[in-house]
Amino acid sequence: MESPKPKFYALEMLPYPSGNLHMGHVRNYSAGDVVAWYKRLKGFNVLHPIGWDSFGQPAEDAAIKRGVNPREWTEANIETMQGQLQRLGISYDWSRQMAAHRPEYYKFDQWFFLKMYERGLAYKKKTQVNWCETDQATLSNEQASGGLCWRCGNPVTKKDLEQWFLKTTDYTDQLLDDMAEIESGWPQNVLKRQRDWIGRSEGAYVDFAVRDPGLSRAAHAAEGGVPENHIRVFTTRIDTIYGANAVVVAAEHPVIVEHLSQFPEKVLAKIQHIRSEKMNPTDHESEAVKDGIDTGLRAVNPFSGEELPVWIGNYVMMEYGTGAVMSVPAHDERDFEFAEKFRLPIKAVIVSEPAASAAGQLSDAGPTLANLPPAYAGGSDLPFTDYGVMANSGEWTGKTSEQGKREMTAFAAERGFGEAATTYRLRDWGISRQRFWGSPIPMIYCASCGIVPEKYEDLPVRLPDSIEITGTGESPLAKVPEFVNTTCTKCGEPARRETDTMDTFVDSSWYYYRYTDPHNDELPVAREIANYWTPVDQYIGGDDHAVMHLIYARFWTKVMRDLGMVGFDEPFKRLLTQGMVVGETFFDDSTGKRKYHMPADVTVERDAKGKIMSAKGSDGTVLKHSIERMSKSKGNGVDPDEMVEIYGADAARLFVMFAAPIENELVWNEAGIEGAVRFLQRVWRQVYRWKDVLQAVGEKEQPDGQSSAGPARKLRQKTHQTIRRVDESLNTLQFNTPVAALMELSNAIGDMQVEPANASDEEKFAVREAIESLALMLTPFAPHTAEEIYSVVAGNEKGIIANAASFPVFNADLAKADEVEIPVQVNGKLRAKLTVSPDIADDDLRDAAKTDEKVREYTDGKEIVKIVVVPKRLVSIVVK
RNA sequence: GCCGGAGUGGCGAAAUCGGUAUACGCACCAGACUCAAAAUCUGGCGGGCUUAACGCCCAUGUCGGUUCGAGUCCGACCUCCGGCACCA
Repeated sequence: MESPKPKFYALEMLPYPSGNLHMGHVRNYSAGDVVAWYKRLKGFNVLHPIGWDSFGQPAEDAAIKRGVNPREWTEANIETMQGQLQRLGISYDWSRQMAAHRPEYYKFDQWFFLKMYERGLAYKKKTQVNWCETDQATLSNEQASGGLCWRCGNPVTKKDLEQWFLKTTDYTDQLLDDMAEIESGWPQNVLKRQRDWIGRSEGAYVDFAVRDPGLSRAAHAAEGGVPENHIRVFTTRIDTIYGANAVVVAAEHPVIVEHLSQFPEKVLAKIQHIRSEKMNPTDHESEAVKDGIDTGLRAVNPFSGEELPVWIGNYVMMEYGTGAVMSVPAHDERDFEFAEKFRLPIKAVIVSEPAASAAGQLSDAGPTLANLPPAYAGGSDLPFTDYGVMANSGEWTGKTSEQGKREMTAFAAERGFGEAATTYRLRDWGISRQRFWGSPIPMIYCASCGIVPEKYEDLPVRLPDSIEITGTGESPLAKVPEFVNTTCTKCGEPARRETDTMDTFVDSSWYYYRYTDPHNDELPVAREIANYWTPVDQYIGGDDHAVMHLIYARFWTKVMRDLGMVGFDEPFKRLLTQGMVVGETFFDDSTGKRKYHMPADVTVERDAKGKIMSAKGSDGTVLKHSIERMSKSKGNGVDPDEMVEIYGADAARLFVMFAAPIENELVWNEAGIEGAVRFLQRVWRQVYRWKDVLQAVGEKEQPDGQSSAGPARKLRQKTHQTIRRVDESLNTLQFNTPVAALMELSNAIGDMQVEPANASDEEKFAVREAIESLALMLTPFAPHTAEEIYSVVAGNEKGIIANAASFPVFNADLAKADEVEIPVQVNGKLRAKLTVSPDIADDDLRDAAKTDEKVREYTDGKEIVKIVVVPKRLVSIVVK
């Protein structure tokens, strides 16, 4: 702060301190450093911090498996990785480092939790978790993948647990609508995935009156004609309601629970079956088979008055909409499948537009809209799920789907049996974890006062220093009496602490604010400091965080805004998602589990294109191969330390930026990096060659009487063209092409056939300008080399920043070519190239093209129909 | 299944607004330097045809369209990658 320069906040996603940096990190942080350095050289006051996402499962797993202390393990890893980052020379402000597991940080996780609790944004409810009966432990989704416990291999079940939730759904519309503010700075696919994740869906609620099969219609009427309850369904296609053949509800639906006592044995058994099936985590590989049963209950379609059976269906989710749907098999694929399986009637009520007009004309012999054969959808096979024209739909027949939706929704609202409704896929954020290595949730359970929050002044609720973590049983903290036993903050009586800890996404939802004010022990961040540095100007990270982390961080920012802590809606103005760094892997999966072999031990046969034909392990087993994200356990990892050791940090960084566009997947190829080393060495040799000249020329102005051609002019032209290219590329976050441009500039210096000893003043000046520009533009990619070169150019050791050096300034006159080559096409084919002045007038260019000898070979004796002149670019002649 | 993205040399890739396709690098080949090798430097490097030389034809996944002109725009298809996955 307190800088006259404009601020720029460059941020990269913080790493989990696993113990080792991998190439994905190198790519991410190299890109971030390019941005940070570029902005520094462009005169910005740059904030470029790093920290540690240091709570989470791996530390706890290490504790369970190897008996290490998670805190010590984590701190040691941080130290190692900090060393790796420093060896790479990423320009971080280390004084701002944060680590989620330190009390100074998680104190404010808790602070935020209390603030949210006060505002009704944090609440408790019962929900299901993955549970291993054998280990007596809750499992994350990946620990329960395949339906088996990762540790003991026994089947995983679901268990009801009271859990804390944050009300992300209070912000659903903002999370969706505020995307407009960041539309231009975020990748389209990330925005799209967020939109899909939130899943806004507009439709209507419709109430179906339930008739108890035990009572006759007459009895219902006698009781006042009003059925005692309703099933409310959510539909986006109210226009298809005349085609409903049933109301299908989830097995947990209240109407089922309510009537449980009167269902026959068969129905109860099915309910039991569906529920227990849901207990097993679904295997996403295979699609579940539709299942269900008629409950015997009847519901009345409020539009047609038709009585429909109420079914239980395993495909209806209690968590979405109302947990009940109207089944319209003719116009919904799931309902169609369900109806076919259980032989339910299928009635078409929407026909395609062309079929609708045909039906209208065929009214005598063929189908009419008011009386369609059941399976008719106008030639196309059922289910017909598009919009069309309504048929068999009473008074609505003949209207379009759009009209029908609008008018029928209004009609339902008028009559009091429905209303327009919007539902979302997004749920509230469950943050409870039955784990040790996370931020304790600062709540207290008192026998007389109930759930009571911890006092702000007593934060943080600290994790115990040492603890035995077995990985079994309830939350590990529950077994630590010193932690659990406390007093009620309200009545002072003995009470128990909450023993769940927070999801680690909590830590990463606001860490970028903490960097701006890292030592504040009163507040997470002071408002004025936050408002100076944030929002983040450029965020860079892996696109695997496109949904969860980025939605939670956006949510958190909106909450902070509502708490008066920041003055904006969106935390990240621009987002860049980098592709993964991947490598070849070799494995044996004959046992059902992938057993990876180190590439060094694998014999590979490749075809001419380098594609792998076959691979054999050292013991002769035939291996499968794949391209996967680099990781140590898969054997395709490259250790950044080793790379730095062999090639140097600059070459490693330069190559990672050069090899491919940042958003592409990067298939690791060791050979390429040698090119980066060669380039840096070549530049260094050039500097050394011109060393004496560079220092002699100094800051001297361009000598007078420059010639219009010759090597000096040519080099200056190239220098300024390169400045423009690099500047533009970095502005648009392209990192591979500016490296190519710098290589070209270096080649141009080399191509100048002038000996330093014989160079004219003009040439000396041009070389100095080229080398100085090269050094400065190289800084973001290879800061160490650049600094060294710069010190030669500057004649001092103070460094780029201390010398107040800035990004070279582009001069359009100097960049302009003396002559340009203009292609001439005849009938679309390239026939000649003219060398002309870049300022040539269109008419002159046209004449030059017409009279060109080579062009005339193709035009003589033919009629010129048309000549297209693209100013200063191209001439195209059409002949007949 | 639905939605999105991408297909350019042996490889990673470049190509502003529809205007010289293949920049830059890797790999490879040849030459210089060297007793030799490494390093370095120089040159070559999409395919085909032809010539003493100039040159000509074809090529950006496939097929078609628009245009004086298409890697770029439009339509259909093929392949690969990613996301979602009973969301009513």
